[in-house]
Amino acid sequence: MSKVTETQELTEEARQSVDEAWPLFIDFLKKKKARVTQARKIVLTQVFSRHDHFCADDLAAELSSGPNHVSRGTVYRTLALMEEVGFVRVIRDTDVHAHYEHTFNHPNHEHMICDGCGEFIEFSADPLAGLIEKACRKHNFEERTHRVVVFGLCEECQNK
Amino acid sequence: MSKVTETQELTEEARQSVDEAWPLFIDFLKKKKARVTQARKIVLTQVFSRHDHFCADDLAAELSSGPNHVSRGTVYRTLALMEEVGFVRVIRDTDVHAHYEHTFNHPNHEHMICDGCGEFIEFSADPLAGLIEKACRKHNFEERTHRVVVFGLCEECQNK
DNA sequence: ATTACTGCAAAGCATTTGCAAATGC
DNA sequence: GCATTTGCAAATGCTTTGCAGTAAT
Repeated sequence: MSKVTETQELTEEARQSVDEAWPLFIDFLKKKKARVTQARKIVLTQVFSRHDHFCADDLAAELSSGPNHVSRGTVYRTLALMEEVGFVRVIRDTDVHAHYEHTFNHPNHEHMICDGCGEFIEFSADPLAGLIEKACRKHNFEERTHRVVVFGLCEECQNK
Repeated sequence: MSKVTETQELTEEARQSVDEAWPLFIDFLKKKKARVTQARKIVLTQVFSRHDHFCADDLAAELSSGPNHVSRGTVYRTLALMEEVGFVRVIRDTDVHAHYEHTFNHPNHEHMICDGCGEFIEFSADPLAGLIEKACRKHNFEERTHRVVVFGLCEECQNK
């Protein structure tokens, strides 16, 4: 549990996220009486070193060899923990496989997904949250999180 | 292609949906130069004989024996056609497997999904559509369909 | 007659799991 | 030292596919 991540390349921004998130993750693990392990730090670091959207399998592939080796099983298991603590969010809208995205240091946002090229376009629509809240109150539903997705064609694909 | 569905039990409402939807499906198939087959009518009928939400596998199981036998593969293939024509919609938010729901004769609606019991609660929020439309205009995105899901706890599960 | 569809069983593929060895506490 | 975690590989479970036979046009 020490300089393990030294060999993982990070942008300044990513480094910052790791520096903030890792101590919080330690707290979370301790509260859970789970262990603070090397593998968990490697996975967390790799998650933040990636762009916003990624899939578990790619992440696992990146960590399948080299000095920061972590097995596929452990990647999936750690991702589940990171979802639990709220650092990532799972996206299951496309038919291929689950995608993940950061939710740490990333304001609430929704997605448009292009049927043509598969691109994810992020948009924020603050008023949506209010409407949803209202609907929940009406149904006595206790919201944990919500998700809005729009399917259609991006500008580029419309012109094809 | 005739009285095939006579043995499938239908409520009055379901029967009506089938009676309306089947001719439309025939048109769709013809336009596609696909064939109007017995299996496709059985699957369509079975879809409308079910409650709003169902999964492909359950449907396949129901049709796996008896006079209206249709194979699993064909069920999946037909469901894809029904999605294409807009009679059903796929829901991939839960981690188990895909769910389907009718969208024929069923007004636009969104879902709350209970983390505790898995229940789907339908709600409509017309103003949402407007907001989404506006966001799409802003991003030059051509909307085909959208989806809103709220995760959390239903009233009953809050009291456990 | 021609071409598409179906059934079946086998293949795919992302994800999960069992278990022995390794590691954190 | 004891319990949890890891790695590996095998298992799982939904979904898709190849192919030979069957049905629709």
